[in-house]
Amino acid sequence: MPSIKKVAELAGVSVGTVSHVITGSVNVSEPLRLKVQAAIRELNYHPNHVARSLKTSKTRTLGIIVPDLTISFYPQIIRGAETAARKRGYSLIAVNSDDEGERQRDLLSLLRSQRVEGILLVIAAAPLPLNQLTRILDDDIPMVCLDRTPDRIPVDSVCVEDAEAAEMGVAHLIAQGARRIAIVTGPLNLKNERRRLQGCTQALRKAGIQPEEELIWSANLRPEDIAADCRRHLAHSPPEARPDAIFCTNGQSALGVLRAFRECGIRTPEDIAFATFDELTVEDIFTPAITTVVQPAYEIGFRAAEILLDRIEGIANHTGAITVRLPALLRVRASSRKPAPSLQNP
Amino acid sequence: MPSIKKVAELAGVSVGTVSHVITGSVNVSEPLRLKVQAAIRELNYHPNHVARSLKTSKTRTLGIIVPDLTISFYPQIIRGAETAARKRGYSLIAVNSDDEGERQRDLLSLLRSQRVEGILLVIAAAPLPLNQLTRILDDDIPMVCLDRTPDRIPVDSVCVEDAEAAEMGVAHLIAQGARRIAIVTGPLNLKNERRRLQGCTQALRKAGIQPEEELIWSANLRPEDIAADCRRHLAHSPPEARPDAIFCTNGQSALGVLRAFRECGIRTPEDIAFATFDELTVEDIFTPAITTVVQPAYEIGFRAAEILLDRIEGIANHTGAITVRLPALLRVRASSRKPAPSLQNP
DNA sequence: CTGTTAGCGCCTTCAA
DNA sequence: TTGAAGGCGCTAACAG
Repeated sequence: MPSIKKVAELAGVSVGTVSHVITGSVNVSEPLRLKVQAAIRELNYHPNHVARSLKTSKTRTLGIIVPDLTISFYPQIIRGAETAARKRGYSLIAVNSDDEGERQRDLLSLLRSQRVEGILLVIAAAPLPLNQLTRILDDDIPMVCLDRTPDRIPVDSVCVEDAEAAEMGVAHLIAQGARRIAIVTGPLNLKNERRRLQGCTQALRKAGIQPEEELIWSANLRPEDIAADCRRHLAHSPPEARPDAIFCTNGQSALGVLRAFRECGIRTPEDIAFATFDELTVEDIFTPAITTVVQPAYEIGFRAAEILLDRIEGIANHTGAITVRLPALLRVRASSRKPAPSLQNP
Repeated sequence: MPSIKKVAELAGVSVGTVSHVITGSVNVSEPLRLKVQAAIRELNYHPNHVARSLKTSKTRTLGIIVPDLTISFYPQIIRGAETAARKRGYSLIAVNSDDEGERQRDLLSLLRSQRVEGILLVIAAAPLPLNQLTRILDDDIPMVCLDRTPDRIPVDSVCVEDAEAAEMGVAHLIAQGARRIAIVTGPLNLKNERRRLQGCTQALRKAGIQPEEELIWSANLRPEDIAADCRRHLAHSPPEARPDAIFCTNGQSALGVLRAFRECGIRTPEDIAFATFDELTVEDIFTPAITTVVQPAYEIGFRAAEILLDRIEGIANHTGAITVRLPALLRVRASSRKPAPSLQNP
């Protein structure tokens, strides 16, 4: 790999001059500039970002930590963030925490060592010591939380309007005639899951339905476990105690529930109506077509990166935490269709 | 951000000693080591990888370029590559080319500037000048191509056994009774698409079926365009000329075809049997359940990264190009089920 | 075992 | 407008 020195030699100028034409910060006369550019092409020279970063203490790189890149919600977020970053000349390093606290700690440490200028974080579901995050903030490394936001730590965040979105989903099920609605949530140590649950119960109350403890099913985020849980709930209850609808507060839960449906021979919407947060599959090619509360994933990533960059470049001098809540969209499909009137409810 | 010097001061030792305890390359006496470690913790010191990289000219970072992170095949590859990389102490930077040649060029240049030690590349579908890649190889930057491999350039590569996998898919459709099988492929300037197409025609010939020009539908990789194409083909042909099965050589094509099916009111397998490369959706929750040739995506990423790392660390002194072809798996589902015998074929 | 120091490649004053 | 030189933080000789 040729260095700036080689370029200078070949062009017959000093390294300073080469640097000037590369950065464009200082005017260089036409003839010298052309000679330098010719030398750059001839050597196939690529400025060493490592050295530049060391000198300027700017890496122009952001980091993003997500639970799992293979869950389709996250690639969309990353795409949004990457687009925003590139638009302003920054690169993005994406890594997976697997929702493990220890791994997240290591990754934060790694990103710090790599001197990323800011961090986008979807905090791991595993309960984690607060200081993991406060240490970042204490050292004045800009950070924006996405999707999930930490309790009690004032930090910039961007996510969907959790409560409103969930309320919209459940209200829709109610409007379709559902009365006994089971709510399937992820771990309730996550604030967004709690807020979504609140939105659900809110919708119930507004409809004059008393939320029942036994119809709130909380679990982890592994579809297999959720499926098992759900099967148990469905098997153990006498048919008349069975919910007539199920709402899931996240896509992983939905996968679990649908798997349980299949294993129990339950059809939706015929036997149980269904709706969930997050698109599970592409478009409307497949059935059952699932009624979905769609989060603006790309937008979440994009906005979060913009805020982060504003912080980095000192544009956002807002002193408190910036909180952005984006609206979700309810996409009504077959899984929540009003069932044909049954004998009990003519 | 504290530097190694601050740590040395606080610990009352020289920077050399601090460096020794960090890298572990030189023995340091117990008491000094403890003092240094205490200072590191107290300052929350994170070694500056940028400076280290400059000094050692090793970034311990790999780059991977994929067409689109939001296509589920690629996150799996990235996961595999990331796992292999981390296992050996490397980080991975993932970027999207959007299948554009120019963007790919910029990204290659960016990765070079960032001094990644090796590159994993899924080449962009856009036809591209050879020298984009040869320049990398000429400068002795290790590179491994995944999924798609370039024509005529000898470079390490890892991908599925394209021809065999495609042949397996089509042979299965034939075994289910299909005779007029349409093949939907992506751009044929991609070698893997060509190989898959060969596999398809191979299967036909082995079954004594003459491949028909009009039943080979090549298109780009945008589902909308493919759907339009497919609608045209289906609409313009008289019912008896209609294929009785369709095989797609990639997931994007399959999405297009299924969308066309829906728009034309065609059911699978009842009206037309169907099978495709690449899983379109999770599990078997949805119908139609699609018969799929499943690529070992994670494994492809993992193996490619391993080969790359072997090259970087000089372990692989194989002089020619290393070529790994992994077998695919045929997952038979409802979409290819043998249709009930019709009147014509009792 | 510990300390000292050169220099990785680049940018940025500062002088000419 | 151009060139010369210091130094970013770190590692790896080398010297003690």
